[in-house]
Amino acid sequence: MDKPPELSPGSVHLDIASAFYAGNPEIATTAAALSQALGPAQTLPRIKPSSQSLQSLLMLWPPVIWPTPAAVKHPMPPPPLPPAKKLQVLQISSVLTPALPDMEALPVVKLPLPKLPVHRSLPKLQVHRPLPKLEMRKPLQQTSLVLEQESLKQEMLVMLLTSATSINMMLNSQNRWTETLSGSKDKTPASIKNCKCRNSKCLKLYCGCFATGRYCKDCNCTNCSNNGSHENARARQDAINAVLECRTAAFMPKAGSRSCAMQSSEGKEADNPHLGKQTRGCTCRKSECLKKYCGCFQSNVLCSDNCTCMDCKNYESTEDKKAICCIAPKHAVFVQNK
DNA sequence: GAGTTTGAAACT
DNA sequence: CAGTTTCAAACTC
Repeated sequence: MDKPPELSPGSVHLDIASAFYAGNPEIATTAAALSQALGPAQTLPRIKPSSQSLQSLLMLWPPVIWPTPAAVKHPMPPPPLPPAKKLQVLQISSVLTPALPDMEALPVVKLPLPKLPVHRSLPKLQVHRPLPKLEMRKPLQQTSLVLEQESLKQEMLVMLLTSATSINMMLNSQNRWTETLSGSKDKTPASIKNCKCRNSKCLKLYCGCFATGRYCKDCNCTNCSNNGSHENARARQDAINAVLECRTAAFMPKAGSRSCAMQSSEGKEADNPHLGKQTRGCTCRKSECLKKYCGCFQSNVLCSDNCTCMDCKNYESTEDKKAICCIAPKHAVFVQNK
C-alpha cells in the first residue's frame, strides 16, 4: 500500500486529487488523472505558529478540505464517472471572472505549483498527445479557451485546474471563500450549511459553519456572532485566532483531532510528524463507524490506523458495510482494508 | 417535532 | 493527560 509522501514537520500538504476524493467523488477519476499528469506532491513552506506569523496563518483561513488519512493512505478505485458537466466548470469559473475584480487585490502567498502524488493503483491517463503546459495562474479566459478546444480528458483536467486555482485563492483569502461559496449553489450538505447553534455563538468548532470557515447564512442559530456583521468581526477574528493558536491543523477534516489542551501541552507539532497533518481519525465507540456520527464514515473514507475507534466496521468486506453500501450508495464509493 | 444518542470539542 | 462536561448533529420514534 502506498504511503503518503513524506512531509517536513509542520508543512502543509496540498493534494488536490485526494481532496476531491474526500469531497467530490464525482471527479475522483479526473483528480487521479491529474495526479498522474502533474507528478509527485509538493509541500508548501512550513508556517510556524508563532504570534508573529499568525497573520500568515490567518491567510490559510478558511480551511481547505484536506484529504483524510484513508484517502491518502489507501488510494481507492475511482467511482463511476458521470458525463463531464461543462456547466459546472462554468459555474466554478465564474468565481474567477472579472465580476469579482477585488479578488486581484487580495494578498497572495506565492505557492509552488502543487504537484500531486502519483497513485499507482489509479488508472493511468491515456494521453495521445502532449498536454499543453499547465499554468496554475493562467487567466481564466485562457483556461476557458483550452476547455473549449481540447479533448474531453483535457477538459476535465482544466476543470480540476480551475478548482485548484480556487483552492489557491481560498488559501489567500480569509472571507472570500465564504462569500463565494455561500453565494453559489454549492453542494454542501444542508446539515452543514445551516447550523442550529444556541450556545457557542457559532464561534467554536461545534458550529459547522465556523468549522468550515463560512459565515452563518440562513441558519437557525441563536446569538450568532459568525454572521459577518461589523460588530462581530472582531469577536470572530479572535475566535479564529484562538483556534489557530491552539491548533495549526485545526479545521482539517475529522480524523484524529487532538484537543486544544492536549496539543498545547505537547506544543511541538514539529517534533511529531503525525500532528498537524491529515492524521486525524475517529474515536467512535458505539456507532461501529457505520453512521454519520463517525467522521470517517461521513467523509466516505475507511477508518485507518489513525483511528482509535471501537468495534469498527468501516473497512472493506464487512457485511455490515456492504449492507449499508447497498442502502446508501453514497457510502459505497471507497472501500479499502483498514 | 420532540426526545435520545452520539462523538467531537472544550474544559478541568 | 485522563476524565468530565458541553455542544450540536444524527438519529429514533
